[in-house]
Amino acid sequence: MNSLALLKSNKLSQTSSRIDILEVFLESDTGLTEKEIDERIDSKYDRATVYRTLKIFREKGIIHPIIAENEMTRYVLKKDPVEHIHFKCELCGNVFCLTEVNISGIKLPKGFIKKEANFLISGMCPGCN
Amino acid sequence: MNSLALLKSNKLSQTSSRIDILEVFLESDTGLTEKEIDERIDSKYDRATVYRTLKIFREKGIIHPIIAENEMTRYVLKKDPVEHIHFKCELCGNVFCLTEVNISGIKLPKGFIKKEANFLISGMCPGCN
DNA sequence: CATGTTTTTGCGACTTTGTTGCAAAAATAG
DNA sequence: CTATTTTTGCAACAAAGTCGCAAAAACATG
Ligand SMILES: [Mn+2]
Ligand SMILES: [Mn+2]
Ligand SMILES: [Zn+2]
Ligand SMILES: [Zn+2]
Repeated sequence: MNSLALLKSNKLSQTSSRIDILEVFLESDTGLTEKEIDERIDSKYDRATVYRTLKIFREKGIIHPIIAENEMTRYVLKKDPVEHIHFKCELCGNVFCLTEVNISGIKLPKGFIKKEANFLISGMCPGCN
Repeated sequence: MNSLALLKSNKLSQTSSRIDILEVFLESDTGLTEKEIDERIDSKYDRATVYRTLKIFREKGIIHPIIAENEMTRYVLKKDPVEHIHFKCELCGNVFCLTEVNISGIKLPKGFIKKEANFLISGMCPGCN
């Protein structure tokens, strides 16, 4: 996928910060924090700009967040819109989208209405194992 | 359950802050943030003390955390040691431990080793619905 | 229950994450 | 190219959480 086209299809203006940050995501297979993005772009842009970019990418559904304990929010490219579990390796720090794990069997008790779900399992990944 | 006995069985010294904070948990059926605990004890203790108390309660397994997006960590009494889903109502803010929902069907792909899981579903609870 | 030892607390200073208003700069539309 | 709209950098701020240290409280022991 190409960053310029991705911005265009989401009706976002093509500023160099958005292009660069999107390319960081396209080149990474790991969930990234603002800090890690900042490093990869060599602090070329202001922190506020990176945060604002993350926010708008999220609103457009280009990236999605991974919430873990005692950690800043990480973001990954949203490749698959299907709801899925995330796995975070405690050794290498990698975050995996486990789209192959079926979670459709989870049924809520009567009266509970689901809007969003956030499933995170942490442990050791195949690479570190 | 009585707070003094709970502290004793966990080999924690019986200080008034620990007793008071534990009683706040025993009287609440909702997940609580440090701030909310602070309000309920009328800021009787220093913020650092509350944080240190939460940390040690957690290490002892008396409480457990609920991690949600854009929110501070909430804690609830750990009534049931069985792994379960949490449900957070976006209207009333209540957090429910859905121990009746079976999540044993979730199997990780080969090579992934689970250590901890954090499942949070947000939406509307039966009371608000 | 007196006393010495250990643990916990309050205070303050600090770090980190994230947000916001505003003027300057860049992007876009015509 | 020019006018309009959007985005950026800067700086100041807020809120969550941590830490060292001296004072205070809890605990163990006789
Ligand atoms: Mn994912
Ligand atoms: Mn629970
Ligand atoms: Zn790994
Ligand atoms: Zn509710």
